[in-house]
Amino acid sequence: MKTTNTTIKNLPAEQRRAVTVEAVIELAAEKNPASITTAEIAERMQLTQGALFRHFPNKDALWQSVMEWVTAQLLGRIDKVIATTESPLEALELMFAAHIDFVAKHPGAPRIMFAELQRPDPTAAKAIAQTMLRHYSDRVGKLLAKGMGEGIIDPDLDVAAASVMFIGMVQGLVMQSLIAGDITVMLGNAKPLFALYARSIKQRTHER
Amino acid sequence: MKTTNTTIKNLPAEQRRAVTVEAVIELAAEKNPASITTAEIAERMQLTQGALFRHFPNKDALWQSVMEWVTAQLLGRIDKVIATTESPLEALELMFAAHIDFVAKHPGAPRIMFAELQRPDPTAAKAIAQTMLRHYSDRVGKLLAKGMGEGIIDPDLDVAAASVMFIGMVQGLVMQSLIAGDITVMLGNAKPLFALYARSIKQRTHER
DNA sequence: GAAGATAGTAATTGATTACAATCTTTTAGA
DNA sequence: TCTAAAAGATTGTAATCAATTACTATCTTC
Repeated sequence: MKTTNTTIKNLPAEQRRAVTVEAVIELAAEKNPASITTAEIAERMQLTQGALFRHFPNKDALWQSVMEWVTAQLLGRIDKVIATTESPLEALELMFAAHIDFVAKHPGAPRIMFAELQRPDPTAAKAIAQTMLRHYSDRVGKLLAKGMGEGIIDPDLDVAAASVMFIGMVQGLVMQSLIAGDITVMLGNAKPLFALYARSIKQRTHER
Repeated sequence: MKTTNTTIKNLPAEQRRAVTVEAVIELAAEKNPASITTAEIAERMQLTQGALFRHFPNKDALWQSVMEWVTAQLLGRIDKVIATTESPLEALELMFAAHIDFVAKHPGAPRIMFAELQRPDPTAAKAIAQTMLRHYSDRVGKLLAKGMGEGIIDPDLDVAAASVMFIGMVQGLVMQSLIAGDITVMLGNAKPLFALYARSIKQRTHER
């Protein structure tokens, strides 16, 4: 007889890889992603260091898997909430909220993204990060363009600048939480921050 | 006889420390600050690795000097331009431009800042980064408050959110340049980005 | 319940790290 | 010009890194 396997050992390869990625995301929430060692990752999973290399050919491949996870998670959540509304402005707000919620749940994710983009050599993981952010910008740009077509958003808006500002807001909140040493401050500041953003892109109906 | 010493060797201690800090800033522009080694720093200065420890008791002290340099440079430049105008809105724009200009000249600086804030242990360098950013936020907050008093800036503005947005803009531009792999894109996007910011904080004179 | 396959362990590799001890060269001042 | 102090070179060390090895435990399936 044995109870449901809540233990940690002898997971099938696919599950083990998934658990490994989660462990990395967790560790990245606590320290600089660039200084995460394979020994630390293994320790977090109650595994020996060498066992990691049975599931990943090398450390770079592990980081690649991590980036793929972040990409799938973030873009997945975003596309999900965007689909729930027809209003581009509401979609942007939901998108922002979904992003902040994701980052609050996984503070390591944006740090990994940032650290990966800083790599000088063109690794696979870096390429994934770059295309991910391009997709992200596209989502924002599309919504802004739609809003301009509907007369909700200022037709003279600089879409590129507004996209940078959108991503910048998230980064700004991350930075603020790093200073405060507390992730939850993000959640409280998200709403007024988006209100500010909305003000900067909205059409002025009562302009002279 | 000897010409003016343009060579690299045998600098007086103070100058050597200054050159070392500059070398670190340069290296941080090219790779993740967390993975910069003392050997790399020494190589950049045409010096042996061991010689570094003649001028800094340990690596942490070196990072501390680097943070102090960044703090002095950034806050110095900002305070200089702020003092040139009485208009808080113009001051904010000059402050933003000065920051972007500084970051464009020293792309390693914001990376160092970000990397340092991510350190789990409370090092001296991290503390410097935190207080630096607090001072920065204070500058923005003061200018916003002044503008509100003068009726230029929306009296209902959420100052905290507007400060986060301000820092976020810089971060957003840094991120954009990381995706593009080109620092100069920042300079082109700075102006329209601030225009967007100004729109979100300005008083609406023709509000119903 | 053996057999083959899969997952994990423990020990070790060579490279790289921050840092230190000792020796040599350069500089500045009387 | 001589000398003491400062700056740098050389060599070395203990710790830590990613990765590999030879081996063992566990699961699955017939």
